[in-house]
Order: sequence, then C-alpha cells, then structure tokens
Amino acid sequence: MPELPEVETTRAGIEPHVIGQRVSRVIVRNAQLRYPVPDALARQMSGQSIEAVSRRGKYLLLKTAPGTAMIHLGMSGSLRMVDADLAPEKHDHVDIVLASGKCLRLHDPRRFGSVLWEAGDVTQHKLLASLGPEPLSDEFDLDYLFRDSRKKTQAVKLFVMDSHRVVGVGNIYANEALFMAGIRPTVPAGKISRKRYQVLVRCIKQVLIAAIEQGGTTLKDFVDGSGKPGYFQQKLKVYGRAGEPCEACGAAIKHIKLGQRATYYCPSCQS
DNA sequence: ACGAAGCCCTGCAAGC
DNA sequence: TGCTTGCAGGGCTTCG
Repeated sequence: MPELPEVETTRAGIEPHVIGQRVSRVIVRNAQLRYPVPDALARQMSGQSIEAVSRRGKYLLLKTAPGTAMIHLGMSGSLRMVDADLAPEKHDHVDIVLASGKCLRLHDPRRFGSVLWEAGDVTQHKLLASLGPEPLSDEFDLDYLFRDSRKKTQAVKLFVMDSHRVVGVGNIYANEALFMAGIRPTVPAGKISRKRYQVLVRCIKQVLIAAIEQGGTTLKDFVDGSGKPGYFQQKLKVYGRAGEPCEACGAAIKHIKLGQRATYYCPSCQS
C-alpha cells in the first residue's frame, strides 16, 4: 500500500511529465471510488495547464488555474504515465489525458483511493485543513509530539499514526520506526519519556527519508510514476516478519493486532 | 472531547 | 477442486 514515501516517489516520478502540460480531457470510467469522483473534475480541469504537482500528507495535488485535483491512492492505488491510446485494463478508473499524447492513469483495484476537485484554496479543503504537520518538516519535532502525548492513554503506535497529529506515518513505517526506537507499540503514549520521544521523532524521520531515498517501498500493487515496479521489503526489520528472528537479538518477532491493524515488534528489543 | 470500533473494496491465501 | 472465510489496510464516520 502506498505510504508517504511511495506517494512522494509517485509525485517526483510524474512531475516532469505533467508540469506545464495542458489537460485535453479527463476520462472517468468508474466514478465510484472512496468518494464519488465529482463531475467538476472533468468539466473544470479539461483545457487547463498543470502548474504544479505537490503533496500534502498522502494526497497528491495537481494545480491548475481554476482549481486543484486531489488524488489519494488509498491502499491499492497507483498512478502511471502511459500513452493515452494504450488500452485501459481492469481497475483503470481515471485518465487525465494530456495534450502531449500521454496520460496520467489511476489504477486502483480496491477503490479506497479518491480523486477530488477543489476550486478554492486547496489547503482549506475539509480533508486537508485539519491534517497534522508533515513528518519531515521542522514543525514535527520533539516538543510538538511530547507535549501532545501527555495524559494520553492511547497506544503510542496509534498515537503516531493519527494523521491529525502528524501525516504520513502509515502502518508499515510506524512498526519500523518503533522498532528502530526500541519502543513497544502498545505502550500508552503518555507513559513515554521525553528522552524516548526524542529518539522516536528521529527514527520516524529516518525511516521515511530512507524509504524515499530508495525510491519508495512497495507491495505488489505499487508501480512508480514512470511505470517501473518499485522495490521493497528487503529493508523491513519487523513488518510482516512474525515468528522470524529479530536481526538485532534473535528473539522471535511478535505479531499482534492493535486498533485492527497488524502490529509487529521484537519482545526483547522493544519495551 | 476523546477513544474505540465500523466501514468501504478486491485479491489472495488458507482452510475445509 | 471448488467453495467459504479471513485478512490486508487509510482514514473518515459513527458510536459509546
């Protein structure tokens, strides 16, 4: 599932192909994604030039003069640049066709993703306005996270995965960052010392930066912006490794559910 | 106001 | 072999 590094990789991958390009038309084959794809997308985006490709959390933002397309890949979505005349396959729900003859094609088997249109200030869109800071920004630091954590009984893993606190820390990287920080995912957020939060903040940033640098990780659904499969998994130390020996100490990696989500940790290294 | 649970969806894997 | 069942999961919504 695309996490922040995959979305960033996609953004960087498509950017050179779409910047300054005129949208000749938008084809919506299946509007039934997480939210219905609004008619305004095709109506208002057609004929416009794409001025910028940015990202807020896991939302990709394609800016044009009359508004901004907001694309979320959900957990099985991918965006590829393909020739506009390439026959669409199953689950290819939306094409943003460019005057260059290429098109930006959204593929999303599970349809947890979304394509929305915001005519006004996109940062004020309901889905973006209340998001927490970017994890790689200076705003996301020790003081911010520590202050927010006091008296919280919520498990620290769920605490850092809440996008209203900080965006972009998805399940895989939450597991990995907590392993790196030596913190057990189940510990109440309010019980963790300032010193340990210092380590955690650093680990979250480090894990995300490393993943972005290697071109994003991926599961089998992910295809990067230029159409090449991403690589993945070899670097994960706990996620998906239930029962396998911990790289650091050899203890068997544990697998539990936390907030309905698969959670992995080393019972010896993480406390 | 907060925390926990529910829900959306398809593909794949495991179990019978 | 062919069914059924369970699981994966981001993140908004609803419930308690």
